[in-house]
This record gives sequence, C-alpha cells and structure tokens, in this order.
Amino acid sequence: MYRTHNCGELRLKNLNQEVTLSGWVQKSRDKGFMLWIDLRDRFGVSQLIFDEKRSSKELFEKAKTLGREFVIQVKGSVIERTSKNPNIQTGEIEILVSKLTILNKSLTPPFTIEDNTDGGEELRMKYRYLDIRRNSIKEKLIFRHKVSSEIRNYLTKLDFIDVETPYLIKSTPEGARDFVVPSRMNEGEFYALPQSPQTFKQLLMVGGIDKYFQIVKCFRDEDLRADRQPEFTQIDCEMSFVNQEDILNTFEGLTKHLLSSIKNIKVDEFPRMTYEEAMSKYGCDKPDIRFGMELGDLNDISKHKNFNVFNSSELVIGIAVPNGNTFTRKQIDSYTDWVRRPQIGAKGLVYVRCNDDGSFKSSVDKFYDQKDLTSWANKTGAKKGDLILILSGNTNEVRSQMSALRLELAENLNLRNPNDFAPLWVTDFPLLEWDEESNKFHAMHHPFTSPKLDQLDLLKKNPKEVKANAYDLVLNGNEIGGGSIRIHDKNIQSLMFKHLGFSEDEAKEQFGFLMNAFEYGAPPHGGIALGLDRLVAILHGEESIRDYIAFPKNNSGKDVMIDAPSKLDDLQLSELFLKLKDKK
RNA sequence: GGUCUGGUAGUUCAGCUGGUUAGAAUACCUGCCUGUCACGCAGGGGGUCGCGGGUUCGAGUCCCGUCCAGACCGCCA
Repeated sequence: MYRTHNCGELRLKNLNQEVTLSGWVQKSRDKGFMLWIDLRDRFGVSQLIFDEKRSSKELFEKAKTLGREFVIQVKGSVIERTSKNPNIQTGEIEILVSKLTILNKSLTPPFTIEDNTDGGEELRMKYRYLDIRRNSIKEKLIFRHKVSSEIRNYLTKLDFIDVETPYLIKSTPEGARDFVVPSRMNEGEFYALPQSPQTFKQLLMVGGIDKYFQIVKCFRDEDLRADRQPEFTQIDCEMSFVNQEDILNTFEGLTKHLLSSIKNIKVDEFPRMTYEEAMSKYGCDKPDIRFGMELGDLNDISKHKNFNVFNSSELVIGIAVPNGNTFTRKQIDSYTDWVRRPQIGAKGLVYVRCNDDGSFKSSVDKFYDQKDLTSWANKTGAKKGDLILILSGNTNEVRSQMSALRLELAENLNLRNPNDFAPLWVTDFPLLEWDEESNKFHAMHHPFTSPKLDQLDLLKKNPKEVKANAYDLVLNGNEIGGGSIRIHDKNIQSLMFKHLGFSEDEAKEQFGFLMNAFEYGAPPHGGIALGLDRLVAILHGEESIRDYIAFPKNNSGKDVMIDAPSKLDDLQLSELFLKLKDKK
C-alpha cells in the first residue's frame, strides 16, 4: 500500500496515528540539526520532520539527500507542531518519519514548481507535466472538470442523451479550413476532421434521438489566438420539435445553473438584442454590457458645418467616457495614437471635454459651437465631467474601431470586472454575408441555418436583407455559444445552397446524404454549440483558454512538448500515396 | 499573409549615446546554523549574449538577413 492518507487531509484529530504518505518533495529546509520536507500531492502539502535526536542517523542522512521533485513514500506518526503555520490547512501537524523510501529520483526541474513560477510560457509548455503539478494549473483543470460534469448532469436530467459522432469525416469547402487525414486504404482520398458535428447531429434528429448533446473536440485549421486553439471543445446540442424560444430557454437555464452552482451567482432573465441593435449600439455582435458607453450616432447633428472630415464620412459616432475630462492632453493623444495603429486603422480621434460648468471644449471648436457640442453630449449621454470621443468613416470600419476603443477604455478604467457576469442573447443575425474575395454570398452562421420563414420571398429579391433564425450567447464581451433553427425541408435547403453558389451537382456531391435524409421525415429541429474552453476560462475570470487545456498548442499550432507536427518518413508517405513538393 | 514586442547564467531579467574581466535575483553545489515554513549566514560553480553576415581600431549594444517565441490584424461558416 502506497499510502493511508493523502497530503492534504491530516489534522490535529489524527494526532499520534501511524500514517503512510506518498508524494513529491516540494521543498527541503535543512537546519542542520533538523530537516523539514514539504511533501506535496494533488490534495495538499504535509510537513515531514527528521531530526538528530528522534531520527536514526541512517534515516537522517538519507533525508539530506532528497532533492526537489523526488517521489517518496514515508511512514511515520502524526505529531503536533511546536511552531504552527496558520497559512496551510495541515499547518498544525507534521509527520515524524520513521521510514523513508525513495520511489523515484528527479532531475532539478527547469523552473520552480510554485504558484508564482519563474518559468516562461515556452518552457512551461515544453515541460507541461511539471507545470500541471503547480496549484494554479491543477486548480484550473479541476475547475474545468466541475463545469463539464455540471453540464452533463444538467442536460442528462433534461433527457438529453450523449451520442458520439465520428472524427474521420468528409471535407467541405464552407467555413474554416479543414484538418485533413490521408486514407491509406483509398488512394488519393482524404478524411477531414470535423469543425463541428453539425450534419451528424441533424441526422440524429432525423433518427429520432430528439435531444442530443456531446462534449466534443472540434478542429479548425486557422491561425491561433490566446482564446483560440486548433482543437477545442464544444458542448454540442440539438433538439427536435423546438422553436427558437425553446432553445433559448433551455440554454439560458443551463447557463444560469452553471453561474449559480459554480459561481454562486444569480442572474435575472438574459437581455436580448438583435444583431442590428448590437451593431449600432456597441459596434460589434458580442457586446460587453457590464458597462455603458453606448455608441451615439452623430450623423444628423455633425454634418451641417464646414468640417469636411465628418461631412465626407458615411458615419460619425461618439461615446461618452465617464469622468473622462480628467484625462490629460497627453492621455487623449495616446488614445489618438492607439486608434491610428494599423490594427485599428482610424485616421484620427475628435474629443469634446464636458466641463463642470456646463461648457464644452473640443478639438473641433473652429467648426462647431457650444450648441452643436451640447447636442452631441445629449446624443452620447455625456454628463458634466465626461469626455466625448468621436470617430468617423465607413460604417462597418468605424463601428469596429469604436467598439475596440470602447473596450480599451473600459479595460483601462477597470470597468471590466471579471467577477461580474453579464450574459445576453444576440438574435436575428443576417442569413448571408457578401464575401468580397470570392465574390459570393456565404452563410453567416452555417449553410443549414433556417431563414426567417416569412422572408423566403426576400431571399430571391434581396438576399442581404434576409434574417436567420440564428442566435449567439454572449458573456462579458465573448461569444460563448451560437446556434440556429435548422432547415428541415429539402427544397429550402436546395434554395440555400443555390444562394451560396453551389451548383445542383456540387450540393448533391457534398451534402446529398443530408438532402436524402430530409426526404424521410426530418422533424423541425435546432440547436446550439457552446465553447467549453472559453466558457470555463471566463467563469474562472480569465480570457486566455490555454491553461484550461491540459496540453495546449502554442501560437504556431505546435505542441512543443511532443514536437508536433513533425515530418513523416518516406515509407509512411508512400503508404499514403503522398509526395512532398520540393522546397524552392 | 501583415504589424508590433522580445531572444543575455538552469530560470526570470538588467546591461544608457558602441569602450577594461557581461551583472542582479532566484535555482544548483559545499559548509555553518536548536522549530523552519519565501528559513538565515558564508562560500562556490555556472555565459557560443538565438544564428549568419556587415559597419568599426573595437559590437550584447548599430545595420542587413534569418530562425524562434508572444500580442494583435487578416482569417476563425
């Protein structure tokens, strides 16, 4: 038997018990006459003691050879400490060791296994198994487990069943790039890894499963970010005989359950906002509504003077920065520089100071009088002591610029408290989006999304205007889920493919199986997929998902620990009928 | 594909307008230390300054190229 107890559970009540513990040497403090070892396992840390008087000479000498991260087993008795440590749970007791077994030695680890490690990102990833020994990473993985098991339990109680869908599937041109797997048994043919189990869950609905969920890996071969990994986990769900309202209620319920069971937070009914409203009020489709600073449309009240910058712009919008009049000229200039960076791409930033005496001082005083500035303040909701910041230009660009500026300001003003949770639904997304590059429409959500059925005529006349039965769940400025009511009618699905530029043959070739299924009594259905990695990170108060994944990839999609991806040898390549292009 | 930032001891970093033998902290090793818990004290070892080229009497420092890492933009139905 390796242990009778773990390293986190012994207390004064265990006094004088003979115990056996196993774990890692966190630290050894050699005081000459006496030696303490902090012994660590997943459950905590217990202090071991060896000394000249009470330990045999042999045992004492052996204890002095222990290095960091040695794996040991000790037998001893629980005694009360002479000097206690209130900072740890086992701080009132220690183990007077009578027998020490070294189960495995360790090299000196390349970074310290402590809460505030001295290790940098790359090194931690290379030795991720050591990184995981650290409390902060371990706790994040445990937290993730708590969230996913709450989800499983909640959905199971609602009669959802967990069905696994295949990973080796068919590549399709829509959406993100596919990861591709060559087939040895079928020369020149390839599987693709799923970007989502979308078509399979719809087929499960045709199969009468009624309520399906799966916590499932999905794969997208696109560039990474702090909150984006090439393989990530979705809580994938689908329901039959439901309308949009049923789905929103079900998953609002799930989200509320998670907030209350995990964070002990009760939230009211989630606000809802159409896509159009989100874009005009916040400049983006996933607004952070923990704070105000809504976008004020100044178009009608800023183009009547001689200021060409505004007059020639499609859209002029402003936001009121609370107490922003305290900003120095230098601070305002630095925001001007910030919006001018190529990543944001604004040409300039106009400001209006709202003085405490009710007067205004702006960077465009040459062109506008106090009356104009007053109307701007009214439109943006600026109060005395605030600062109005104004951008102008092409509608789409200026909205996304202002949205970025709004978030940057909120970040700097500490208005984005990670312990506040402000979920909302964004609904009525456009069905189609014009893609300049390919000169085609593509589906904003995906090609199986149902248009608003009363707008089917519009689909022929003005496809841009058609809204979809699609919705996103947004939490603190992050899209944590999205879904839609699907098309279950073969004719509408064909129509949709036609608008996406598929010929009849192409549609049949790529999605014939789905169209066929729709001819055998497909029920009305819809669903949603929530990003588990992101949800877990946000619930834990962080934006980066990396530490919530045991073995994540780095910025270039590499796993530096196992060194993947890597080259194949010639034999493997020829078995797969592959030949590499010569490097130029 | 693009923009920006970084690469110096095992590790995290400092190193100015180019100028003796490249530093600190921490980790590691040795010794000392009668209750430590960020233990303390004394000593020690440890460097291809990412790589290649250039400018210069002289390059960690300046220039060019390249590789690697990170943040962001594009991309992510």
